[in-house]
Amino acid sequence: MSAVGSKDKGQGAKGKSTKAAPQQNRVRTVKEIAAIAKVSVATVSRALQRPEVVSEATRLRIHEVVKRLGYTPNALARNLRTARTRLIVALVPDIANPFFSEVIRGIEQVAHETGYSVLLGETQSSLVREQAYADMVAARQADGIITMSHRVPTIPIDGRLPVVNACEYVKDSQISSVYIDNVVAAGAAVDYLVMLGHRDIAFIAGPPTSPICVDRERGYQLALQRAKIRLNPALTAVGDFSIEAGERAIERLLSQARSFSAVFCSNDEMAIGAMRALSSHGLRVPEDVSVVGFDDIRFARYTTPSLTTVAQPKNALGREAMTMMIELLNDPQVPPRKRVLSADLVVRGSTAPRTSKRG
Amino acid sequence: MSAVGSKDKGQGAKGKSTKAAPQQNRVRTVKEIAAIAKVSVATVSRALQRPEVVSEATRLRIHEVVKRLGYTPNALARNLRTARTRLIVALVPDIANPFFSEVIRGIEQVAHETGYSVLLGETQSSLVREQAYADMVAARQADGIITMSHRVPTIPIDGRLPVVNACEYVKDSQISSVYIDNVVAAGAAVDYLVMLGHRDIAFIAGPPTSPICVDRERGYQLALQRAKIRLNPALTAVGDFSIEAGERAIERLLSQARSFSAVFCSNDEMAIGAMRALSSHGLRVPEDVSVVGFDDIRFARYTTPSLTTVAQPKNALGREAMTMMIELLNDPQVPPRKRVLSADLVVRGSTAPRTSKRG
DNA sequence: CAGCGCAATGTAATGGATTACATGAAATCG
DNA sequence: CGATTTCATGTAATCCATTACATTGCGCTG
Repeated sequence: MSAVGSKDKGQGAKGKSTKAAPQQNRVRTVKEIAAIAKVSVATVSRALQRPEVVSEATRLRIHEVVKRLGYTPNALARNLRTARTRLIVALVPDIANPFFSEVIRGIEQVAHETGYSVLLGETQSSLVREQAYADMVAARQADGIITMSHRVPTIPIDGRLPVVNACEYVKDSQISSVYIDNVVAAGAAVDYLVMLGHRDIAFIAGPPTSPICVDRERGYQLALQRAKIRLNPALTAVGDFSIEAGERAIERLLSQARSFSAVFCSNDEMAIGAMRALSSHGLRVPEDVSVVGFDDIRFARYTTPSLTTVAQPKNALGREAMTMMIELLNDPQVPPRKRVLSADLVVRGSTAPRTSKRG
Repeated sequence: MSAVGSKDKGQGAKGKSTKAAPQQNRVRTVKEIAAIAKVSVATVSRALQRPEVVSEATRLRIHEVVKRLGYTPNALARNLRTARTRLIVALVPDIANPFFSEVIRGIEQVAHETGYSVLLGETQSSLVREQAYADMVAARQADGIITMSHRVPTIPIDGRLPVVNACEYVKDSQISSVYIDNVVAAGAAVDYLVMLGHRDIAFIAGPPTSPICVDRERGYQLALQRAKIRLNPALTAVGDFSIEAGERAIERLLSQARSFSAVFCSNDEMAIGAMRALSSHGLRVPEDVSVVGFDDIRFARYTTPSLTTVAQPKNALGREAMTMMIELLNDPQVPPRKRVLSADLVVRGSTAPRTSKRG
């Protein structure tokens, strides 16, 4: 199923004959610009950094030279001197997960408003890779890290970590974090299923290493308690957030123990997998089984039926994370904060009142 | 529908009293390490860069100090001196589009095999943002750019641009590029629809600014020609690659002129939108209308019905792009290459032989 | 007109690592 | 044993921009 044939349109091998090329377009330095504009390097630097302190005549002359020669100051030298990069790295476990893209948008919005740039690092939930990106901060290539993982890398700089945790959080950590109240949000989703008359409600959990997954499970359990439904362990399956995991979870649930008339999934991708697996077993959604997801990714609206899910305030999560990061960078003394946003259940087509046919 | 309530768990404002904190954990420099290990800075640097040239005793001693004090060399200083960062920036128009994530995986695989790091920049197809990221190369913060856009930013360094174009390409440009043969791939998709008996085949085009979109349209038109089907302009609609654009395109097509029994979409997200719009008009896929997408994103398999689509060799595209980048960085004299991979049609459930009921 | 202040610019120190070259000591050779 | 490598390490130049401090020249005041 992967690509096989391929052709190569190499455009003629000119060989190494042109090795000592004319190099008309060399890299420029302040010195050169200064020499050509007949000023000192300090004046060039000032003309670019704080134009108001340079006389108009010289300023114009310097800018002309800069433009003509296409000079861009070496950011390494500048950052080395000023000890800041105005760059922050956002760590995403999986860029393929559409949930994160919206969060990142929020981060970037605030970043641009405040003159920062954002670069993304995909970690695939690997500790090694998280640490590798975090080391960029230790190595002064970036000012801070916003991580969307439940682990927080160690970057001991001045005893303070310029790290913000978004969407996830670490228990008992001293890290500023933004996330939603997952217990309440999950509870609301299950309450809704209960309200529709469901009593045998299955749960597809996420990786238990992540506190927010534990919270979602807890929310599920508390909602059952509220409804005086005895928790049936056979109705809980664990997945890793992937579509495939959702499918497998349903296989397991169906092959086990009692039947169920609703499933609550810890994220939308597993819900998509669940719907898929249910229908391939001849079960209709929502007539036979109601399905609820979590996150409200872009595709949730476009599944068949469209997915009822818990909408996280993705943009707000990102914006808040970046805002906290800026606070932290401006004053490393500010104590870490935890900000808890709320999420809303979005009811779509994958949920329906329980029918007596199954259950 | 967005988050409203929120609480703030600020953990007690300790105030600025601890302003002159002990700073036990200051940032270290080679100098300090050298002093503590009782060697020169050169030896410290060597112990870290080329351990084999340092005697075992001193090497161990230095490493012990480095580890104990948690020293990380300042990458800015190093990169300034060595004039390379071993960092490349991958520019993605839209990280929310799952197509790119697989390509990026490919890029990262090769990058890690060769000791490079990859950071991602989302451009939202904005020229300004593309240029801003490209300037990082001019400013020496990154060694090169892999762009997945149909525009190529200008970075005149030594008269050479360390830029590789992946998935897209620019006509007549001197930029190394990897992409698939979109004319052939699109043609194969339409040939398949013809083979199923379809003759009224609609087309949802992508933004005509992108050469690959023009190619896909050309592939569609050539396939019709081969089948001796007269091109009907009323059966072509243009979209911007979003799900919503796919929906709107179907609205337009349905409201216009003749009917059709198949739609070929320039990407999967528009195909998802198209399926959605068709079924909300009471048209069944594939019984009434067959739908074909392009890209084979992860969700294509999980739509209802699952989507027939042209599978791009996403991983290979990424790997090849990064491989070219490394070639370019190792020898700026190598002439630009265009590498054309091939794509395969993946037949799933959204296509069926034409029935006589509609058409 | 001396003296002061201010504006504009220049000189040189600085940031933190790498590395060419220099040096000294030990090992090898004839 | 003296000469020549070889090995380990040190000294200092270098990468390039920023910026504290120094200098110059001018206008204004008393």
